[in-house]
Amino acid sequence: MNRPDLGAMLMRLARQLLAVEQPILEKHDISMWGYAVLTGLGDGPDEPMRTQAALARSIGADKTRIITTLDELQRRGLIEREPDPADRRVRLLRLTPAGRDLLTATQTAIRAAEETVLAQLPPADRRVFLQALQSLSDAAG
Amino acid sequence: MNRPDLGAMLMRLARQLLAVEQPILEKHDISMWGYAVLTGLGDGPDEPMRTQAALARSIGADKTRIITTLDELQRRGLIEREPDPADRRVRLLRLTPAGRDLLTATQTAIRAAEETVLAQLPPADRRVFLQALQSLSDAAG
DNA sequence: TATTGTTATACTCTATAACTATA
DNA sequence: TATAGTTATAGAGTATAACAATA
Repeated sequence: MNRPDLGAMLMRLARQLLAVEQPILEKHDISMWGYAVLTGLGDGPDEPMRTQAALARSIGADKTRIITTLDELQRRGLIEREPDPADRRVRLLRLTPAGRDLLTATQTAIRAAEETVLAQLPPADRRVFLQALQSLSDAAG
Repeated sequence: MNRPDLGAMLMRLARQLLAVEQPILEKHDISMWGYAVLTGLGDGPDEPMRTQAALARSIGADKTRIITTLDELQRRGLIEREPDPADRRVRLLRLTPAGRDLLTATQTAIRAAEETVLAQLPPADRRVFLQALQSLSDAAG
């Protein structure tokens, strides 16, 4: 079995994915971190996320790194962000309907672009690949 | 099929791999870019690589980004780097025996670390996963 | 004039630490 | 005193452009 290093192959493919997604994000007028935040807020149950630090951790970012992103998403009416009455240090975060709409539209376009990359795999291999990747990615969390 | 975005899963797994490999690289006293360069020079046929720009492209780097790396690898006697007599603008690049030894030792350790990550996959899935990843990664080149 | 390699510079991204407000 | 959020600053990493040498 002679193959490139696992890390090298992952980096290469991830880089291509980023390049493919970049124009889609621009077209939907959202940054990569902005999209990551919308995804992080949209994925879970319908309850608001309870702290910015938890959101940052869930998307693999530093808590200081997402603040300007949150500022802008809030300014554009895509998220709500209000102090928790029970502990006013905490900010409750949730998508607005507009934020949900933007997330859905963007994610649909991104999934379609992923299809063009995955299309070269035979359906059976593709199923195993995605399942294995998700399992490894979950374990990496 | 409800799963995270392909790009998000790849980034997450790649980040874990980098974290796992970092201590190994330090132990072998080589930087990530240094290791990438050694790998790029060691992979192909035995002939020297003909330009630094070609090497940079093959490992996904900018030609200006690898120069300090090449400087250090040469200073440490891990690579040879000499003007091509036929076109003195060009630098012929190749591993020295010491560079080959370091590459082999480091790669062996990195492969072993990858095993611990891949071990959670059933052997059949693992085989398909690696094959599919290599195919996608090659196509991304 | 075109190409390879190099250097310099500016820019972005990221990490760290200090600060505020609440508890 | 401890925690959530914010701001400021310094450092690393990266991209761009200008330059030197050779063709």
